[in-house]
Formats: sequence, structure tokens, C-alpha cells
Amino acid sequence: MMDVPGFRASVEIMEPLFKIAKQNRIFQDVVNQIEDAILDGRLEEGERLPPERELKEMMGTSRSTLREALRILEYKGLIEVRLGMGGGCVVKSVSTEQMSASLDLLIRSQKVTLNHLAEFREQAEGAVVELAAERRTARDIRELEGLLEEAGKCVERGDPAADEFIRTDQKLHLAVARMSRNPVYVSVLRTIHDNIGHYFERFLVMKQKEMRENYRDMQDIVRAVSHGETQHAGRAARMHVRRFNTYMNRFKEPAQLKKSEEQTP
Amino acid sequence: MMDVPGFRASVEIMEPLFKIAKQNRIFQDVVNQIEDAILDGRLEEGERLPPERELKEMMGTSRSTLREALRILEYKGLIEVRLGMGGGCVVKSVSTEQMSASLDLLIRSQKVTLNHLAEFREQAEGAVVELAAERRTARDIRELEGLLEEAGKCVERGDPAADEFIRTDQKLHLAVARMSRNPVYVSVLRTIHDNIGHYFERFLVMKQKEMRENYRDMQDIVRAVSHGETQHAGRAARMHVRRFNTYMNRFKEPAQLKKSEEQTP
DNA sequence: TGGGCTAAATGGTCGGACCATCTTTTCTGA
DNA sequence: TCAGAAAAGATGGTCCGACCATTTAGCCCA
Repeated sequence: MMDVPGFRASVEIMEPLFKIAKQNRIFQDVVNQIEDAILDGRLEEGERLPPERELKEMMGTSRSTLREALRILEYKGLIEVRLGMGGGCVVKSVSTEQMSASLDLLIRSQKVTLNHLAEFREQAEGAVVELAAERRTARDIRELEGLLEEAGKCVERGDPAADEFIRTDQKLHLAVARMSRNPVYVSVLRTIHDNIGHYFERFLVMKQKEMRENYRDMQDIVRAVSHGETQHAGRAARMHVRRFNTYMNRFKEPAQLKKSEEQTP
Repeated sequence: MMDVPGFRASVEIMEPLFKIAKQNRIFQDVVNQIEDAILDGRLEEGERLPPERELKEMMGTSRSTLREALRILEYKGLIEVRLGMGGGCVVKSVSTEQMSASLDLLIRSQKVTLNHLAEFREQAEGAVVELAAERRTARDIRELEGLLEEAGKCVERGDPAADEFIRTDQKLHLAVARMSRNPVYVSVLRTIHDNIGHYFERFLVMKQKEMRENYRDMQDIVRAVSHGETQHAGRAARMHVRRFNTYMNRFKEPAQLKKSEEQTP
């Protein structure tokens, strides 16, 4: 009834994120209980929940209600449900899958275009490479050089290795993201990669010429990161991503058409 | 049976995102059908789905199965379920709620700390302000000046208006994000704000001194954006966020304690 | 005319039954 | 003796039918 003055009022202007009511819904309570248990560490990754028929007794609900809760937990990525004997609900480690999925929804609802993603990615990769240049360890440098070598071999092998080349390129980007020591970047960039990949990779066909260009960018980035040349590394990364984006744009239209036109003669 | 060579193979290295099997699960099919209908525009925002008892007939499933599907759609933020007569499932517009929720999970699972968020935010706000400085319209400028005036009044009113000041500050940040004309930034920054707010706002108490500092930053940013001084605007925004972060850090510890310690006996 | 009461529509919960899938164990035949 | 096939059992997936709780719409009476 009474308002608590100035208490979390400032949250409300942004999103109605925290639902006040609806606690009447039992499955929501079940979700919260299990979620808390997982996040508090009372349930550890890999641990199995009791079978539904036991769990429903423990929580004093019906199986239907329990199952609605399990569906939500599954979709949240907190548990994995396996079928058959020896199956059941296994606690998963929280991952970035859900962020990818939500971003995917935004894209599919046409609130976000791939150019938006590309623009965002350009500066995010720039920033992440700058951080990596500051924080990289000797081990990191070795890893980058290994990936570079892998990419180099692909370039030599030419067009047939184009697919592997793109994979290696993305591995390098994610490796650099990890070197920023900031998991937010890793999650966000992985999400972006997932979504760009989801919509484009089928159409991307890289020729040796493009591979060579991209390879030079990679060399440049790795060198700058290794030497701790922050500014240079950032510029190089932004340039690299921009090159990829313009390249991607050449393939964009077919991807945004309907499926019927995917295989134009 | 047969493998299609090099087809979306490169996606798989990143996340096992796309589940191959489990299409045996009926509710998943129901989710897909309704989701597609919404994203294709066959179901529009605000439209009501038929009541469960009808829908189950249409889709040839049981009510339990249908309800598991509806739970997922609800959690995805695609529908909203209302109780009672005249209630039912209403199609919602896709929002960033879900990204906020997933990020929240990452934070609560301690994969992400608030310093990670702060570091990320610093550069994201910088980038977004630079874009805004390039793309702002006359109308945008008026909006910013309006918000600035609002903030100015709070500063004059002193400590009692601190809460409203913080709100206005965040409104300004979101307004600038919109001016980047890139919804990815809007979504990401809103997500970050939500989560920072969620964990901190209760503890943040701003005094007039801090308000004055922040107000000067805001003036600086608005001026630079208005005049299209890209570089300056970016620097100012980064500085502003950094100041907020260091300020925030002074309040950090209590927020990260367990609930049991919130109300020490 | 207005306010309260009733009825109906709709989601929420329950219990129990059976099906489908997978693992484990047991059985069978070489 | 051992490999492979068959049976058993555990567990999630689906279905049905009933009843409860909440909310709106409409009726009735003062």
C-alpha cells in the first residue's frame, strides 16, 4: 500500500525488470528456489537433481507445475535435461548462450540489423585488443603465434582452406578477448560472432586474395599485442574488422532475402 | 546421414548453440511455431492468442505440453500472460529484458564482477557518445539540453534531489545511446545500467559535491555532442563514467555481501 | 443511476495414467 | 567364456480430466 520513498524508484525508469507480484505462481517459486540453490553453490555443476517424481514431493507441488519450472530453468541454461534411464536434470555452468539467444531474437524481430552489429563489433574489438595489449602474458603471446601459424598454413593451402581460415580468425579474436581478462567482452563478442556467423557464414566464400589481406591484419595485430603497442593494436583491430565488414556486405543481400531465393542460379 | 561438407561447421566451434536433436519434444515445436508466427509478423504486438483450451486443440497437443511451451515463450519475453477473464496470452514486443536477465545470471554466478562491467561500460559509453556527436539532430540537441536543465535543477535543490539527479543522468546516457542510431548500443548499455542499478542503486548516496562534479561532466558531454566534437565528446564521456565508477567502488563492499549480512542483528 | 453481487471466462494447479527413450542387467547361443 | 541380443527398469514426455483462483462483464436491486 504505502510507497517506500526513493527506494529503487530509480530502477523503474529503465525497465520494469523486477516483477513485484505474480508470486502467486507456484512454478515461479520453484524456479527461484532451484536457481538460488545453483547460484549459491548448494548445487554444483554436473550434479543431478532428484527425479521429477521425487522433486515434486520435496517441493510439495504437482508434477506439471514442477515441469513448467524445469522448462524455464532449462531455457535459462541452468540445467540440462536428459532422457531415459540414468537421465534427469543436470546442473549446467552458466554460459553466454542465453545472451546469444536474446540477441538473436532482437535481430530476428528486425530491431537490429547486421550493420548495427558490425559497427558495434568494430569498436568493441578495438577496445578489447587494446586491453589485451596491456595485459597479455608470455603464454598468451605463444598462443597467438600458434594461431597465426595455423592461419598462415591455411593461406598457403589456398581456397580449399578458406573455411578453416575463417575459423582460425575467429579463434584468434576470441583468444584476444580472453586476454582482456574481462569476461564481459568475451561474452559480448562471442554473442556477436555467433549471430554474425549464424546469418552469414553460409554465404561467406573467401578467396586467397582476401585471406592474404586478412592474414596481414592478423600478423599486425598479434605483433602489436605482443609488443604491448596499445594504440597501434587497437587501430589495427578496428581496421581488420572494418575490412571484414565491407567484405561481408558484399554478401549481405542474399542472406536477408527469403529462403526461396537462397539458391539463385 | 551424409555430412554436408563445410556447411555451418564453422559455427560449431564457438558454441554448441544449435541443438540438432530434441525435436522429438513437442513443446519445442509449439514454441517454434508461435515464435515464428510472432517474428514473421503473422501475430502482431498486442494481439491475443486464443485461450489455452482452444490453442491446444488447434495444435493437437495436450494442455500441459502447450503450457510448457507458453512458459518458455513467456520467459523469452515474447508473450505476456494475464490472469482471469479477459486475460490470456498477449504478444509483447521484443525487448532487452532477456539480455538483462542473462547478464544478471552471469553476474550472480560470479563469472562477472561489477568492475568488469564498469570497465566495459567506460569504453562503450565513450564509443556511443562519439557516434552521437556525429549523428545528432537539432531535435536531439534540444532533448539533451532539456535533460541538462533538469539535472541542473536537481543540483540546486541539493541532497534531497540526489535520487532524481541519478535518474536524470541515466536518462541522459540512454538518450545519447539512442542518438548513436544503433540499437545494439542501446540494448547493451541498458543491460549494463540495469545490472549496475540492480546491485548498487540502493547503496549509492550522492552528495551535492559529487552532483556538481557529475553535472560539469554532463555539461561538457552535451556541449561536445551538440557541436559535433567527436573526440572531445568521447573523452569526456569516458572520464564521466570513470568518475562514476570510482565513486561506485566506495560503495561496493556492502553490496557484495550475502543477504544474511544486510540486516546485521 | 450507482454500487455491489453474481456469473462466466481464463489461467493455475493437481493427480494419475500411459508412452518413449535410454541404461543396466540378464539371458542366450556360439 | 564371452559377445551380442533381449528384457527390465528408471526417467523424462505426453495426455486427460478435474478443480481452484482471479479477473472482468454484466446483472440486479436499492
